[in-house]
Amino acid sequence: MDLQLMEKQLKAVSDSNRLKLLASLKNGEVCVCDLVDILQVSQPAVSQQLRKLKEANIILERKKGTWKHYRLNDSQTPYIQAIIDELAPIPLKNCLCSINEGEA
Amino acid sequence: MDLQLMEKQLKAVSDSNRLKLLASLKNGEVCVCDLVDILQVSQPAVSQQLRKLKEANIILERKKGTWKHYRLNDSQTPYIQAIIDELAPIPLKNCLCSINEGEA
DNA sequence: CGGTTATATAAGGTAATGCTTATATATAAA
DNA sequence: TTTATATATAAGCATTACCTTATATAACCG
Repeated sequence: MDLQLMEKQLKAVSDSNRLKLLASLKNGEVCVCDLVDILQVSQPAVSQQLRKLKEANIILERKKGTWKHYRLNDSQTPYIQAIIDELAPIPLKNCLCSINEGEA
Repeated sequence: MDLQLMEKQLKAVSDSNRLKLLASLKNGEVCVCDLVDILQVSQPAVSQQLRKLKEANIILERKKGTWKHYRLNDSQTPYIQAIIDELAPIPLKNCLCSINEGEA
């Protein structure tokens, strides 16, 4: 049990905007452009919050051309997983970045 | 799923001193005097942090003469319970307040 | 190459957090 | 009632957090 890590992860999720980001990722990978819409804050604000979640190892990023896709890390600490489980997924309107994908 | 409540509770636990307080309560009720020893901060600081945990409904208090005993709420939201489960209990030296108790 | 788009970083301001010391409250004890 | 003890509240300060606007980076497109 690493108290430092635990504190860092909990700080990362103890903000309603970042919880909404996690809720938006529950249905899969999302690009930043979608998330700006949801949070109703500026693009840099979203970028900074995503970084905080990434630094806490809660989300992962994947570069796709000009876009960056973010997704939940699939191996979470149990307490972070419990938090994610509690969140109701937030639906997104598909933005351009999700078109022209591998259609997997 | 109440995002407001969730944020409040997560803010309450996203601090290493308050996590230590929770870890100290895992073995049962404790009075404030013990907790000051553990955190190595002033008594008012401990009092303020306990209040934050109490306002988030994570801990409960019981008055016993001049002392006040704090304990974990036994019905936690699942994500707070998961956090508590992760914490290694912190042992306390018994202070005066635990003597002269019901010896239950 | 130059322009456009998606995202990140930098800088700065305001608000929130967590500590401290000083003081208030409440109970107990003399 | 006076004094002592346990805890809470108030006020002030330093640090952190989160937003904004401005700018940088990187990929794509003509």
